[in-house]
Amino acid sequence: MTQRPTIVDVAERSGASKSTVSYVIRGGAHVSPDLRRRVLAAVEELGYRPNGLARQLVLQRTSTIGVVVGDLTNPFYGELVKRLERHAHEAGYATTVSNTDGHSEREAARVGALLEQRVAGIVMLQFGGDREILDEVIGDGTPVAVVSSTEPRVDSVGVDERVGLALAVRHLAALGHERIAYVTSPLVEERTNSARYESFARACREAGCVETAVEDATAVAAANDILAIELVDRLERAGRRVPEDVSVVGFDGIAVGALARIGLTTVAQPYEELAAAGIRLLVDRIAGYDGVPRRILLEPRLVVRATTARKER
Amino acid sequence: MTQRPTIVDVAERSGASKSTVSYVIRGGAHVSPDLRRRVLAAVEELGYRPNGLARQLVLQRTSTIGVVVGDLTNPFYGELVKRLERHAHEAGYATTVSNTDGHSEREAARVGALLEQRVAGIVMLQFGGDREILDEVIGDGTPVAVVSSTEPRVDSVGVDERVGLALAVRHLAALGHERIAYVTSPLVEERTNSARYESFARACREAGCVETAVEDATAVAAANDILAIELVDRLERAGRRVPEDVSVVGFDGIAVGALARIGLTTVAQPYEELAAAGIRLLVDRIAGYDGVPRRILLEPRLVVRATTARKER
DNA sequence: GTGAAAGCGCTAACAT
DNA sequence: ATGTTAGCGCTTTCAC
Repeated sequence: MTQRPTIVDVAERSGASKSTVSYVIRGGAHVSPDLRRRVLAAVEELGYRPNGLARQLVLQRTSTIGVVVGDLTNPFYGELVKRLERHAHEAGYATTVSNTDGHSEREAARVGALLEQRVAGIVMLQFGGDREILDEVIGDGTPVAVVSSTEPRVDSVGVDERVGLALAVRHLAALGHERIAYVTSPLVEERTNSARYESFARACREAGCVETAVEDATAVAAANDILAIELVDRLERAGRRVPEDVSVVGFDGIAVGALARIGLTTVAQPYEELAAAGIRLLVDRIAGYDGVPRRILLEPRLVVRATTARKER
Repeated sequence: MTQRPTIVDVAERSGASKSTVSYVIRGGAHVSPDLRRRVLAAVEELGYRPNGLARQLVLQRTSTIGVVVGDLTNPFYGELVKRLERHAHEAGYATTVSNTDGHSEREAARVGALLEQRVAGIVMLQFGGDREILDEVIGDGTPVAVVSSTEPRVDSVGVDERVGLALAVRHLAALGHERIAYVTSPLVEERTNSARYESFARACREAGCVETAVEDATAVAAANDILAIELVDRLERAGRRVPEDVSVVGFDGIAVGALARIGLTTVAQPYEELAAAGIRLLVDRIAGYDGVPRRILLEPRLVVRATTARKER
């Protein structure tokens, strides 16, 4: 394998200097038509492709945004990552996504790698463990934005969990349910989970309902859709019908929930806005914005489908 | 924002030379204990983090693998990307994933960016359009591996489509079905789709079945699970019961298919092996292996669940 | 054991 | 309009 052509090769071949080649490539206007043509011809003939590493090194800035996600397998995150990638690209940034499987050591390792790569900024979707990783990033000075979770130390965008759970619980209460359970799992991002649980408990009190275990609840609110769907599965395998015996409401609004066979009632998050705002916040910081951490709160929306029904008496 | 510390800062603070600092950081053994301690202390105090860009530039190699996927939203790809990321990491590589939404211009742009970043190699999961992008990558000399599709020009790993569809069709034929349809969509990767369709047609002939339109088929084989699940949905909304009136079999083996409410009969692909083999092939090439393109063919596996049943007479 | 020096491929003043 | 020069932050011979 022969060496890749560099800017010097292009310069020699076209009889121009390195700087002129660099200038032409970056679209500079003040070059004689003839020289420009020769340079472009040489680029073409040599199959020259500028070395991004070298450019970024000298420019002292990169155009890569790191996205760290816990579980790319959850469609909610898949959807978010895909949109983040699109918005980042539109803002002139490429993305590097790291899946951590929720392990904090893996998270630390990946974030460390992003930092060494001098990414322009990082979007955190989920955190494994205790978030100490954030101190490292903040200390490093690399811009960060948290999307779909909360974090007072940095910019973040999320959905109003209080409103979301209130929507869910009031819907259940309106259907006559009084004994409601909240279910979660260790895979749910911790802070998100506690925010949802607290909002749930509060909404329950306000609606005059009581929180119980799944076993003697007539309705349950799940921390997210994946969990809700699995719950329906388990409930039915155990002989309890949904929604006749028990109503189930999820959170997120993932696509499978809309299938007729699933028909999951859920609190949907605005993916597109979440992603757009996340990138906007981050790009702002990258551009040098230096105010206090901002928090964008989006409104979730209740989508009533077939897993919730009036309580049978 | 003050400047990040560089190796020179560490050198000055510890009273060692750049080269020694570099040496210590990379774990060199032949340094006096005292100097090593001072260097490490300076690193610590300064919060020094080596600049990966500079290192890669001088080393003339990067440790990043680009993964290009058409639709991260399809759980099959989400699952694959996640595993590819893990295997790549185990082999010492970080990954940069690009979602193209199936658009060839976007694909070309992303691949071009990967090439400029001088990624060590690229894993292609899906191609938009006519694969001309491959010529660019091949011409560039950057190692490529195709995972879950076929491609004679480069290393690839996939499942034996012929076996897969034969499994599906024979299963249907054994249940008494004679009129079988094949359904696909533009979102299915082209080459994969034609391989599956041809294998389907062939298996039909061999099993003595006849290929028909969905409307008058008693069974249908879908190009992938997502399509199969949507098909069940549409069929049932239109009043045709699955599997009583029509049997449906998918391809891929995505997780939702296993839910009791879905119970999708499908031809499952071995995710883990696919990802492992893909990274193995690529890393081999990166290491300099220079033989003809290799093709690894994995065996798919039929998973019978509830969307297929004996044909009612 | 330690350091000086060259250079990876590029950009950006600063000449001319 | 074009070229010269000085780095960006790091690794790596090669002396000492």
